[in-house]
Amino acid sequence: MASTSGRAKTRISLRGEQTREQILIAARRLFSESGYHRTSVYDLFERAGITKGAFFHHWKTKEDLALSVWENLNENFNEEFFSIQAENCKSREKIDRMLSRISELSMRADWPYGKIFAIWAAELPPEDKIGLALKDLKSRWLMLWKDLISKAQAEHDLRADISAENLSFLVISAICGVQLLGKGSGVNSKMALETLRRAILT
Amino acid sequence: MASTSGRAKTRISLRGEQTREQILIAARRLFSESGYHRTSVYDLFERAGITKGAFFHHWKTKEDLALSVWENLNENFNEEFFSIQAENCKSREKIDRMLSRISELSMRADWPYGKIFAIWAAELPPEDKIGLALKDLKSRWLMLWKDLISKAQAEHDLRADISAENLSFLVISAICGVQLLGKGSGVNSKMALETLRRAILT
DNA sequence: GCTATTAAACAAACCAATAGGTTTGTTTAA
DNA sequence: TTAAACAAACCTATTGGTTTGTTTAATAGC
Repeated sequence: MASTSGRAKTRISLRGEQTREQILIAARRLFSESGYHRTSVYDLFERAGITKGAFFHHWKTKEDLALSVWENLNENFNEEFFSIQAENCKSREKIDRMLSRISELSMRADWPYGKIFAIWAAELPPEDKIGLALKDLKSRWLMLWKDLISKAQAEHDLRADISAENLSFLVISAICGVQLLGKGSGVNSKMALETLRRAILT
Repeated sequence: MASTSGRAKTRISLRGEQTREQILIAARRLFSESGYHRTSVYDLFERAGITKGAFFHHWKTKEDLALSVWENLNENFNEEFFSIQAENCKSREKIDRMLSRISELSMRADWPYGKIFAIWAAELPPEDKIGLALKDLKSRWLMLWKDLISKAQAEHDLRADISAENLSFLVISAICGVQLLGKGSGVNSKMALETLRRAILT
């Protein structure tokens, strides 16, 4: 119980934690640039400046690494977005803020989350571990939007002639699509989502 | 010049043309289901009921096959959509019809074009042959939408408070995103795009 | 119209590169 | 002194692609 980290029993060194972090950083970049298949573990060794032995000491498989990357990114993302839902303000404002924030993030080249989600959702089978993890986020994300939209409609702050279900699906699709087509020019992504926000809210 | 087909000189048999078609059909399905990397040429042999020799007789590489598949799909698609632009009716109506049509197609499981575009755009490097082909369509498609939207705005048939450039990027992103997230349930895709149409036009 | 010829169409064995992953051995540090 | 952390050689399945050989069918010459 003396361990500072969450892991029990095992002895963990600072050095180990550092290289682990290095690998995660490199993996994040490579995966968001090239997706899963086109990122070989060799690319990773090179980018992270480590050897095969080091990598397979920390992870059992490439897939496990990918899951780690995903969990890692998920933490921040969930924390930020699912907390908005609980806040004490009008639903319309929540929608506004969420879209603004996503739009902002989509512009940043150092925000791998969206790209990784989109690429992996495209190239990986939905039924294996990673696919299921993505599917999980998708459905939770879908519920979140549906909830906000229908509440905003109930508050007469949003046009009610569009089904919350369909609109929420459109929103997440647009967000996802922007990640793919905006590769390279983050500004396009940002402006497209900004447009979505205006189209919905005004 | 006596040849009935377009190809010059070479002798082409009916049998050859048939297996070529079989392979293309199988490839279309596999690529739209699993993308490029996860579709091995072996899967293809099995699905098309042919052997390695037969395949490599008709195409030099897997990439060449993919390009054939793409060209093949492109023909119909271009013919249908780029002809709408030239028609003699209001731009707003053209937009309406295009979105309706895409929405319709997105629902159909036997329409591989959208899925293939989205998946390949995600998993393949933008700089090689296939990537360039996709990029080409993207930019022409983008121009088409921008043209229609700005004309509709000029005709006072569409809200002018949104930039045609940004809206067109949003539209194609949404269309693309729907292909990815709608895998499985075509109805969701259809309804989301139907929603987009309503959101823009009303 | 029949046959010889030739190229297309296919089959199947073979090959090399790459990928992910394991094993074995060495260093570092609690 | 012991286990974590790493290095490096090794292993094997799969993949895309080639080669070599066989079948099929269109056509030229008689």
